[in-house]
Amino acid sequence: MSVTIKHIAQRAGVSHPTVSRALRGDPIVAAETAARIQRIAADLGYVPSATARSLKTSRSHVIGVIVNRISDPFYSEVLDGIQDALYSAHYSLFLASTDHDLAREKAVVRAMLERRIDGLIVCSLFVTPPYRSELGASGAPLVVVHNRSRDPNADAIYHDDYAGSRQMTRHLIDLGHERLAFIGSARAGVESEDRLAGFRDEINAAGLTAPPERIVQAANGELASGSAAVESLLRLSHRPTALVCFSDMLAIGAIRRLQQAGYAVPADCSVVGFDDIVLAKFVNPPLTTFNQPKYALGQQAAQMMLRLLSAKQRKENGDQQNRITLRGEILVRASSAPPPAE
Amino acid sequence: MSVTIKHIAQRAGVSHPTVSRALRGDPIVAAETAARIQRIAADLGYVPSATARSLKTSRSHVIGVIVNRISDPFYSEVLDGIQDALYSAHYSLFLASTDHDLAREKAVVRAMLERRIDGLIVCSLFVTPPYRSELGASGAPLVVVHNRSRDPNADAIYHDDYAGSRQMTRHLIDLGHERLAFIGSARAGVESEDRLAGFRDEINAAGLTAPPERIVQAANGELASGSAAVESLLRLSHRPTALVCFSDMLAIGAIRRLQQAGYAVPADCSVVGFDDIVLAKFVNPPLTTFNQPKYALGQQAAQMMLRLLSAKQRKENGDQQNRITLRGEILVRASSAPPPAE
DNA sequence: AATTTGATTACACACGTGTTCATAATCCTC
DNA sequence: GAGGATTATGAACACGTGTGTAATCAAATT
Repeated sequence: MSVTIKHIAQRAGVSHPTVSRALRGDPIVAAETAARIQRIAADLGYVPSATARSLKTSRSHVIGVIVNRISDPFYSEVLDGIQDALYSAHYSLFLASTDHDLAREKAVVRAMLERRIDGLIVCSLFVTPPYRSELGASGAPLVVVHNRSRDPNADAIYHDDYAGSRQMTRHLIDLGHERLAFIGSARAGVESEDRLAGFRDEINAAGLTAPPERIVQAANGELASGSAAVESLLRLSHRPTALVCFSDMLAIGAIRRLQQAGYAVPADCSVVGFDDIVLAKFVNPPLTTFNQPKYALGQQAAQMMLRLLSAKQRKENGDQQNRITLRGEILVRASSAPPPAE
Repeated sequence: MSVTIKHIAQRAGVSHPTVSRALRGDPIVAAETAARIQRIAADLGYVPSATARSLKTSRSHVIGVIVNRISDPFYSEVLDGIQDALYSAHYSLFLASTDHDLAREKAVVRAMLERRIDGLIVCSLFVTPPYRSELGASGAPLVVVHNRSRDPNADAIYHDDYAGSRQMTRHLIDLGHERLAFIGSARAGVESEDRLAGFRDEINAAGLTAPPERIVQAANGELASGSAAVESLLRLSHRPTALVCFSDMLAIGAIRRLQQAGYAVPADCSVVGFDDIVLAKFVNPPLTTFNQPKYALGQQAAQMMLRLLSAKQRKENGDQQNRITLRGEILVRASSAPPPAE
């Protein structure tokens, strides 16, 4: 229906292959011929068909991205990073969300394979094996972002939760705190374990201790669970003077409960979170937290994908393991301060 | 490289057209032949090439979606609605963000046209004319979401800000308030005007008045601007007992300032926002606000697009205007209450 | 002047699928 | 039992692009 290189060829009095080469800037066509063809193409409003090109070259220049929920405040920033990096490289982005539904996961991967994506980026905490097997035959590379399944065969981008957690803990120790508590999330699995490990190791490195009664698990990631998790800490004879929370939401819940119980934050007790959700800046007091480089995670994922693709094109042995770990930064706000005088 | 219908044909001892028909469920092929072909296809792990199919049928079953920023808290929920609706209809989604950059806008539209999208959904407050002209020749339908340029030729999904604002105002009047103030946003253009108009009309309908000194404009959408906008209201001899704010962020800023000045919210002054951002539920007091149906906006946009496409396929005169206006719902939380006794 | 060289361009085919038309096989009807 | 109606399949071509090879032509070389 639309204008093709054949139309241009007819108009220019040449054959279509010549038009094809001229438009791709192949130096084999005479400069003046090329210029004339390009002018005609512009006049006719020619828009090349990536579809036909893909069919012939078997490269689509499209990357599939799968996420559980697009509006997820964490992953939507990752998506921004991916999109920007892909745009710079003249790649397009196929997006699909799975809504945590396994059947839908398979369906969207299938749809993407039918579309002949060049590669797939999966942004999800769980599962890689199904993706890998589905993708296997297609030869499309797979990059996972922030995936906690620790698939040793996957190319992956991680955030260094362990180091981040150590840094947060260090911050409180530097302020003078000696009795620190940790509030984890029972639902978060490996992620929570990493942060707890960071907490423990930093405590030990400072010559302090973290007895079991100062390590509690919130039932899930909800604000109310954060409040509930504080209860047992309040009953301790030696109350902690600082709380390291698995997430901002838990931290905010904890602060609420402390304030209701008549304690001032941070005067009586410091509280720090993790993730830097939008909310963190606006609560009272503004929350000291840790900013995961969400945008950079996405950007790096896309760039890793592009590297894999060009390596594949050059037929290098892409067998070397790709695994990048990024570090975020601590954001000191008003919820952390030196401990109260004894 | 991968397995094609020709391979299947060879294996089944038939010709490729027969395979094509069998896999598409064409009843013209014998039932047993079809069954045999389908089994072979499954055995061989056949994945049809949507690329080749698009080339032949000139329908890609892909919808392009353009947004300024994927992580925008408003539009990312719209995207979820679009994605879910498209998924149900077996359509895929091409996503690109423009970052408010005009050159990039053109580039991504161009890329999508090259990919031969069947239709385009634009999620942006501004501009349709450039899109329309770029798209013109391709014949792909255009649907705009929440676009304030009021292009009379565009198929569009809107949220009824006017009705929403009236509803918020009504809520406060019903609580007994008689002196209401409005805090607009100088940057928001038509959107702010609509909400102000709703405020005014509802005030007048109730036999009350809204003198100019009780209508102020915040410099922009930031929290601090909300705080600043309250200043002039505090100096009035008859202070308002309720504030209708253009957005949640402004409302939160206003509440901060009121609390700093020693006023209790809502005991001394009610404050309501608009948009229901994530934050709204967690501030103190939790904010009474208006929930725009973001997900539904996206869903409806996708469904409108699908209707346009099937109308186009049936060659109906798709000339009738498509314009859908959705209404959200008021969320009454703790920041609104009856006015203080005089 | 004949041949070689180099520069351009045309021809033919391929990518994987869908579609139209013709053909072969089967069945029914008189 | 012959002719037509019906059914199932195959052959050929098309979609728009890219690529390898042959062909044309002018200029340069011997």
